[in-house]
Amino acid sequence: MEEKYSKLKLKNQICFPLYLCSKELVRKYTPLLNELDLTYTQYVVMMYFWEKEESSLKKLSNMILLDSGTLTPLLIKLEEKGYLSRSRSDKDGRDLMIKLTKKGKELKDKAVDIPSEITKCLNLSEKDAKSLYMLCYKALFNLEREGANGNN
Amino acid sequence: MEEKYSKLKLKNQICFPLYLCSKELVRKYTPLLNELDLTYTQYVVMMYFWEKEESSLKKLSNMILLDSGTLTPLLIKLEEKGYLSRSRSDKDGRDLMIKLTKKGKELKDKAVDIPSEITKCLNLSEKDAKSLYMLCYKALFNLEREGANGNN
DNA sequence: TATAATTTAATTGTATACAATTAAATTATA
DNA sequence: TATAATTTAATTGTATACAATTAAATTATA
Repeated sequence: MEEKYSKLKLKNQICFPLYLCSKELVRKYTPLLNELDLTYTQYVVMMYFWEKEESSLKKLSNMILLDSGTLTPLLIKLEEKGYLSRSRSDKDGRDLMIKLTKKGKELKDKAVDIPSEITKCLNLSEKDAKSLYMLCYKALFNLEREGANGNN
Repeated sequence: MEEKYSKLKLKNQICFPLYLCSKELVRKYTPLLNELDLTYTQYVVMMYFWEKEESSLKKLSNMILLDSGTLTPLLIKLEEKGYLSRSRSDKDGRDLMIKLTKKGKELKDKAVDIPSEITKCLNLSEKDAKSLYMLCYKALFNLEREGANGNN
């Protein structure tokens, strides 16, 4: 009758290693990002703007799956550091437009070696890294689309 | 020369989908765990004690990779809810011993269907789920053992 | 066109998560 | 054995993360 509880064991839960893996990997970034005066989430936002240069908060929010409650104070910090600028959209006063500054653009060069350092820490084969990547996106796709029960 | 920055793109980063996937999966737990008056991290701790009944904070900390700064206030909350008890070890006054209470043990029955609900949300094939699980543990093992640069 | 509904960012409150420090207890060593 | 070093949990301070609410702006509708 112990079988009833087997799925409750930490060893049988997929979320537990996923949670640990994400958490510990983010932790690996900390000493590298300290030199750029960024946290991991701030780094994600900067990577977004290194590609986009300019975006509304809404588009950013949809892309990185963080809401305004998280992003508003974070963007204010990045503005204070001089990496981004924030202003209302001319077309729609509700929208917040965010732009990469010159200083923010320059930061990109300081970040350029971080990905390979992290890859070194992860130490997965090309094949494993690709599998992990694909499976995370597959799961993510299901989590976002799926209704089932506890959806939005 | 744009090649120089290609690894900085969000699409080429393994940490980004890992982080999103973990975050969104944890978010799926929220409505299910609300009924048990637990957060996800509290649920992880409870799962640990549903298997162990009793443990020191140190052992718990080593197992779930959270430090006392996170666990101390969390354990106090679980004690206040009546699910755990906290007391100093007789053998070593530095150690904190944590025990599952009767009420904590009873909670296990209310949690028994949560894993399958989550599996439904994830919606991965048996093979994919197993792969994701194994790859996370493999990466985690490397992250914890590995020196390289940004280690403890 | 005036009002209702909707959309968007900001705010509020709670709960991690963790680096760094502190304090108490134990162990190792001079 | 007295002191130094170590181990352990707790504390402090900062930064997410998010649900729920609020406020402003825009769009839809009577």
